[in-house]
Amino acid sequence: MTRGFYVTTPIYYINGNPHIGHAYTTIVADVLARTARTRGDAFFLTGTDEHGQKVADAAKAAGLDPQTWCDRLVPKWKQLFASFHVEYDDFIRTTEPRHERLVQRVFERLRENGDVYRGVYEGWYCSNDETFWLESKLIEGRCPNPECRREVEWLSEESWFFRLSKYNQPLLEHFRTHPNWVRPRSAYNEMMSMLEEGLEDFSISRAAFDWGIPIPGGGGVIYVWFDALLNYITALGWSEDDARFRRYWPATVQLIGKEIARFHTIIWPAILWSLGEKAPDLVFAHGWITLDGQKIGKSLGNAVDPETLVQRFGADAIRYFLLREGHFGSDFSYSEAKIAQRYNDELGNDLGNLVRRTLTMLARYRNGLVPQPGETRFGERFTELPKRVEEAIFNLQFRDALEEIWELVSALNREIDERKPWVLAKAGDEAALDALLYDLCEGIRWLAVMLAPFMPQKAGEIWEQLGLRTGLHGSWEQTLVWGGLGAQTQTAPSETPLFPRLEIAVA
RNA sequence: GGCUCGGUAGCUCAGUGGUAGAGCGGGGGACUCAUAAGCCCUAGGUCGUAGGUUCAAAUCCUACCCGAGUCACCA
Repeated sequence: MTRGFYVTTPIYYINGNPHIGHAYTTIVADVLARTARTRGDAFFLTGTDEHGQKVADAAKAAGLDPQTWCDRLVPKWKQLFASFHVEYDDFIRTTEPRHERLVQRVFERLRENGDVYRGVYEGWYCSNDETFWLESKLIEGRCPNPECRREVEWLSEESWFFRLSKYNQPLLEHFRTHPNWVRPRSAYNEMMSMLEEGLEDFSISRAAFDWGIPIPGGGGVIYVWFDALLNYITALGWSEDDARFRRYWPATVQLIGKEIARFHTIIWPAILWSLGEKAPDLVFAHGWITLDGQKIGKSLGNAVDPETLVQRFGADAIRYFLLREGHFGSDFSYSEAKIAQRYNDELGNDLGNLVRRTLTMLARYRNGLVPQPGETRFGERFTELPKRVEEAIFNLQFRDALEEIWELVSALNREIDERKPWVLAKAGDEAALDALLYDLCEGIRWLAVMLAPFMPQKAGEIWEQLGLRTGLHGSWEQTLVWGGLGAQTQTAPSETPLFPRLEIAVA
């Protein structure tokens, strides 16, 4: 059986509203999934992480029980993703029975094989951070977290531990033999040094509160991270739907933010191995979006409501900007002025105007009917382009992919200036005019196909303006053959520009 | 403090041993199909600092300076 393409985002911790960063990771996954679907089977999973003390606290502060709180928040997240034209195949919530049941099963399996064992955890505990601290880490007897600094209390409790130390050597070995399984390099290096320092077993149960998945047989709830990581396999029906599980696991790409690399590249593979399953092919820890260089965060209060951006620029423009602006993996700075500039220059002037000027000329000179192709060799220059774009996408180099696509945008604009259709029309050189107009329409058709994963809605509009109905999401190998656009196709140019120019005062 | 990444033209960045690059901004030009859009020409920057290796370094090594991140939650 051929394996499907499986891409995941982290499941999002819903102790508050979503911000642009959540949208970012999910959009990236969507681009990957959409591209993968043109080639075959793909599965895209996202969801929400709903357990743990902080969710319980947030619910309490809102005067709600945790489940009601979560039920009210989840639609906001789903709405956000819908606003950005994200099409996931599954959305898992960690409070769903299908997840809880399997997490408990995992816990039992590991208890049976000895990787989960009963121990005593003693130490200084900060209830806010749900963390035990070493005495040496405390600052004046208080929690060392600079954003917390609360009093800590001495706790001694029986707890369930995961035998992470047992996987220290296997992990080192795996990292050494799979130097590209954690990307980018900086994340890999960070994790390697952690492995070299040595791993300790850690507690995976909590007794101080009860908002979590009950430990089978009693004794508190399961630590929220242990619960959360398992979503990637519970959603596939691990241990229940073997055919489905084998089809997609191990995951092709697991996208994460760089701050949770430790959980996904050290703890996660250890748990999987303990279950007898494989580690994912690739964990990619991307960088942060910063606001003019400043970290965006709930605590900093500078989080921008993504819906506002959608209203202002349109979802596809934001998708484009997020993938075009930075190198995926590195931090990049965002501002409305930057979005506006790329919007006007690249989407409006380069792409939108290209479509409009082409269709306008076609309407004027050929009544909007696609002419017969000519003897030009224009298309030959781009035979390899789809392959290069696809390669860049699957290599998670989205910026490079878009730059490659823009090579065609530029070439088409240049072609108009060089072949001067208005001159050809006056001179009555019908054959040359036909040939040019065909090249332009066909080039735009290619653009729509390659841009569809990035800007699904706008690509769809281009497709319709070209007078096409189906095939936008088909296999590139079959669709992107130069000459695929049929002569006599009746185009349907839109009254309004694809990306109307934004009149903005650049602050 | 340990570790990681970065410091290249005004701005954002690409470039990992062999004559310094792109986009944007700025300057100049020719055109008119188009969202006053597009096209052509134009950027001469001690490649953070100081040493070292080499026939040759932005590109390798050492030290240092500056910035960001990470080591506890956070896309």
